[in-house]
Amino acid sequence: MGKRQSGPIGRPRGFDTDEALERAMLVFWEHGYEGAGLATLTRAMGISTTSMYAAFGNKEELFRKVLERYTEGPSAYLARALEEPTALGVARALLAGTVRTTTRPAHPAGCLGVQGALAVSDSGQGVRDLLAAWRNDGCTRVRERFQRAVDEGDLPPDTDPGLLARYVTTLAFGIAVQAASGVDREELRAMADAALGNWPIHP
Amino acid sequence: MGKRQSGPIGRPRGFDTDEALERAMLVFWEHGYEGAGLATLTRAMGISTTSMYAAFGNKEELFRKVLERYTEGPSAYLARALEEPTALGVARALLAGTVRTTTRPAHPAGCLGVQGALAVSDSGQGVRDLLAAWRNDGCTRVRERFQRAVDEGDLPPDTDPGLLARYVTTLAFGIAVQAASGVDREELRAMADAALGNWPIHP
DNA sequence: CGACTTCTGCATCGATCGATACGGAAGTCG
DNA sequence: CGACTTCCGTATCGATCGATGCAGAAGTCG
Repeated sequence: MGKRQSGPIGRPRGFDTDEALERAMLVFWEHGYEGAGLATLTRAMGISTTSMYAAFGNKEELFRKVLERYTEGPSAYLARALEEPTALGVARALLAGTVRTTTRPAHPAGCLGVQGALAVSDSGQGVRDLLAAWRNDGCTRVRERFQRAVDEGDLPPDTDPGLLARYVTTLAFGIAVQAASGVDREELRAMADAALGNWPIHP
Repeated sequence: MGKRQSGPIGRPRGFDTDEALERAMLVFWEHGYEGAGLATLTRAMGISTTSMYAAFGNKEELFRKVLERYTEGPSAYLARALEEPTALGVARALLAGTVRTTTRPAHPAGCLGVQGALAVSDSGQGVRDLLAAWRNDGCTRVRERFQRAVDEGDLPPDTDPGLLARYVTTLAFGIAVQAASGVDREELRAMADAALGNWPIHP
């Protein structure tokens, strides 16, 4: 499957897998999983449907690989944010990264993890569940980071890490929807800053 | 088109338009505009495709009428919230209504206005723009209500009504995404309450 | 070079997409 | 009743959906 070190093989692939994945990511990002047809995808990737199936399996597996790439690429701000020294820093970095990524010029507006497959037909529920798990995983990682902040005394002892994580990720998903609606980057940035003006929230 | 008062006509329609719209609304709500096929729609509506086209025009017009019904039905909490006496009451009612509607048992999870057509193919951009306008209109109405609250002294004079409206609607859209991901109603309700713990936010 | 492996372009598969044509059934009038 | 209007069931349209079969081109080995 991957790169052979020195094995005897045949004709090498005529295109760059990484670049093809990048192109496919932009198409899925803009049109969603079901809104992106094979014709549109392969045209953007510069390959034929045959090559796509040989290299990636099928459309759903292509999307799964695209999502991995998205997580380590445009959505990498999440992992970086979790490494901020304070919980407030985490929240700030997370929202700032969300605004930046969902409103980047010359990129599709919004977030692939949100608009990739929110509501789909029966045949797309696998991808729908995949993205729901992706979003919930993000929330879980933020919660665990906030729990650590409580343990370390960075957050008050009466703080509910789950509630706080739900709050921050709800803002992030909401920002993604606003961005997909065409809302300006600066307005979202100002809103995100103001939303963290009182910190932390508590029940 | 509509009801004749006493004119000479032929055979009356054999199904209830309102009930057919209600059924169609549930299908669009669950599967989105493009994820809902004519076969699924008409089966749920209990009519044939011919009857659907005769009564509603085409799929996009059907969706437009469904959206009107959704606005005056499941999403009517917005109009009611705007009539609350205080800006905080407006925000509270809006978020409470969002949580209630997006997590109602025996109903599709999430919000039709959000997941109906966030990312679509080229042929669906008309509906995509329609829903984006629907969301932005909701934000505008909240902003105008908050502006009134500033004028009346209900909100501090240095409050930015647009910022505040963007904050509340971002939370609402985020709640809709969380609900579509399967997040529990009580958790979202607690989060929404806590989010309004510090009020109002300011730049 | 010649055997071998893999990739790729073309054509096409059955299924489904949204949308219609047609004709008979069903109901409302004079 | 009989003329007229509308509705509806069946069958089907061309286009597109995701997914393959096949054969030849292209590259890597001995």
